[in-house]
Amino acid sequence: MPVKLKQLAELLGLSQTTVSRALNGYPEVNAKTRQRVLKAVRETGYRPNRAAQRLATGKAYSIGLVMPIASGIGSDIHFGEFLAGLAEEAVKHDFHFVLNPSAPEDEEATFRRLAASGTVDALFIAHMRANDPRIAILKSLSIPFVVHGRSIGGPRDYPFLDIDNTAAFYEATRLLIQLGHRRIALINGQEHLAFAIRRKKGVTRALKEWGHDLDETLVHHSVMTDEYGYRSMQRFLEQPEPPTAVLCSSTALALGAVRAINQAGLTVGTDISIIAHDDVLPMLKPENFSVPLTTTRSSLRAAGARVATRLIGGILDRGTYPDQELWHAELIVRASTGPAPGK
Amino acid sequence: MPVKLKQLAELLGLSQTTVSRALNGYPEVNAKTRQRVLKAVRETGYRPNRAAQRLATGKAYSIGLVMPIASGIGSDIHFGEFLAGLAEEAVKHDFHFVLNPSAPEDEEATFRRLAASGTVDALFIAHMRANDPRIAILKSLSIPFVVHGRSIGGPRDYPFLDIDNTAAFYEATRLLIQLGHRRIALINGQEHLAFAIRRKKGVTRALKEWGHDLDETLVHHSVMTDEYGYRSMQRFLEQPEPPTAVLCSSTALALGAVRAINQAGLTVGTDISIIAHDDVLPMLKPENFSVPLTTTRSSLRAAGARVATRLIGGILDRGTYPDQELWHAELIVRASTGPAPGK
DNA sequence: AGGAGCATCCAAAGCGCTTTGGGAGGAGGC
DNA sequence: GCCTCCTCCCAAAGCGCTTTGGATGCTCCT
Repeated sequence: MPVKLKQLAELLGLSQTTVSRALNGYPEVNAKTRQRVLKAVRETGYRPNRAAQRLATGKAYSIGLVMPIASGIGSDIHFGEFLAGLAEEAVKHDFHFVLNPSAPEDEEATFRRLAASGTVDALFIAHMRANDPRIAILKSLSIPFVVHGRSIGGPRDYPFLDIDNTAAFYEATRLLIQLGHRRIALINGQEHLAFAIRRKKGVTRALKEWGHDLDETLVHHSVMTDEYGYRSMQRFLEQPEPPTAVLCSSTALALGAVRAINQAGLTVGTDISIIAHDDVLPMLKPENFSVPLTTTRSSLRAAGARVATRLIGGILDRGTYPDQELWHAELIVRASTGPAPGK
Repeated sequence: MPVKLKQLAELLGLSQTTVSRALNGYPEVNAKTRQRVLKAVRETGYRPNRAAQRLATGKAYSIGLVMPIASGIGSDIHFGEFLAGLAEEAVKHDFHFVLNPSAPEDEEATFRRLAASGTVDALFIAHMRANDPRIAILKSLSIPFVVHGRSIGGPRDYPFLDIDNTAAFYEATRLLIQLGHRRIALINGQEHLAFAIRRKKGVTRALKEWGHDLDETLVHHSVMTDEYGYRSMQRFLEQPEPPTAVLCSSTALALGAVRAINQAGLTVGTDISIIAHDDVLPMLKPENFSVPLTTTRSSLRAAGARVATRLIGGILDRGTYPDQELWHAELIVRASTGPAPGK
């Protein structure tokens, strides 16, 4: 049997009230007393009973994730990674998950149910699209939430954590231009996803600033798997005037692209430069590529952890977190980028 | 404010005791009374407060998953799919998840913590290895659990849900042999995983029965991604006497293999036959392959749902489920299999 | 000296459910 | 007719925490 608050209080010769307050950081407790309490907690290994806390406070101490079931996002390699970060953080705080697989047409209902039932204190969504309707729904539902990514268009008055996709791909493109590349291709994520739109924008902007244009035939959108990276690259190489550099929205895509390049008898970094966005997937490290990959890096797992921290922090109202965060992806140069051929 | 038990009882002119008993299926309630109660529940939309139930019963109404963090299993395409099935079922019963990412060396500690803390009523593990030590630990911990897969070696006295991997690959191999194939290759999952060992066993057995041997140079083990499928196939094709048929442990592997075959100027189903195991991933349907794939099929999502059902059923002790289930994978013939060339 | 004002602490009332320990009333046995 | 035994229901006591609404001294001021 675990130690209970009552026993702890008796042990200390204090009331439950005081012990509880000491633990929850209320001011009306003498500093010395609080220290004594904390010491006793350490010694006895006391852990408050979550069920009792839930009942007494009305908080759920759990967070909900609505995971789109369509198009196999669940079996998206990137989703598990994000989830792992989220979970790791949640476990630390003894928070639970309510994972809600939900078809897009049921999403609104799922949100409502979650908000009404009170089974979660806050929820989180991802895979933002342009003008994503979910944000308005969530705002109207008065349940705290954080989105991973940002929508495009519409008011930007909601809590999010995103990486600066535009800047990342802008900077990557600028590097390529500086290296003398002109024909630059983009193998991107699905067209309706916000991050993909922004990355394309970054590329377009950089090209424009240096007086070039993004050739639309050099842009492909698809699910971000190896397979599609390969196909896209292959098609680029078949063009009369193939690109000398390629940007990939994920290392998975890059894997396929590299294969296509090798197959064509070309060398990565010499004949064709590659820069990929690296979500820091443990299974797909850019430094392990036959030619180590230049990347824009931002850890998906860290993002997951951060979202959890913010969500949980908000619920416990401990500490104060920025409502909106835009992480910068570092541009890390490795061997897959080099001067444009003939320069 | 949601309806509470007390209000419901008042409405019905009954005591809370009786209503509670009616809802929880206790026998000492008149059948008519029970019907009245159920009707009132439907009309008022009453839902028992989980926090209160947790406190009163001492049950957690949640299940734990210990997910290995190493080798990027979280970003394994198959994991999310299984999880989705599990989650969908859990949501139906208002159960929570406690997702525990855990490094292999911390796994035992994680199990102990989970079992001791009482934050979960039961847990589930997967990615079984041969002589998997986790089973003994779990048994000693006296916490209900179900494993997805089976260990190899050691007593088989624990609850599991597995597919009959040996039979699946035995039957697939038999089909290939009947079609005249002799040199049969296997692109398998990682060598230490139980399912991979069994699949290889199935292949070996079938070959042996028809008087052939499995050529060890035609067996590759790796993470099951597209990339490795490609590499393996490529190496097979470089052999002086390449295989005329290939078995793949996942459609992802098959995707890569098909690419390597096409690249070599060969035709799937004619020059080389392929059979893959299909976990029914929404993103990778065998019927969408350029040459539709012959597969051994068993839905991973369904398995997840089933594990959840059993776990939850056990906790609520509703209904009774078999302790051990071995699902048969159907062999579905499509166009990727054909007679061995020259036959 | 007599309050006012603060810093600390406590007893007790919930939170919404389950479960224990009866109790009333009718059926059945002798 | 009386007692026993079911059947069906109820009052009340928790489950382990948080929180309200005071108490109790002490210090400080006038």
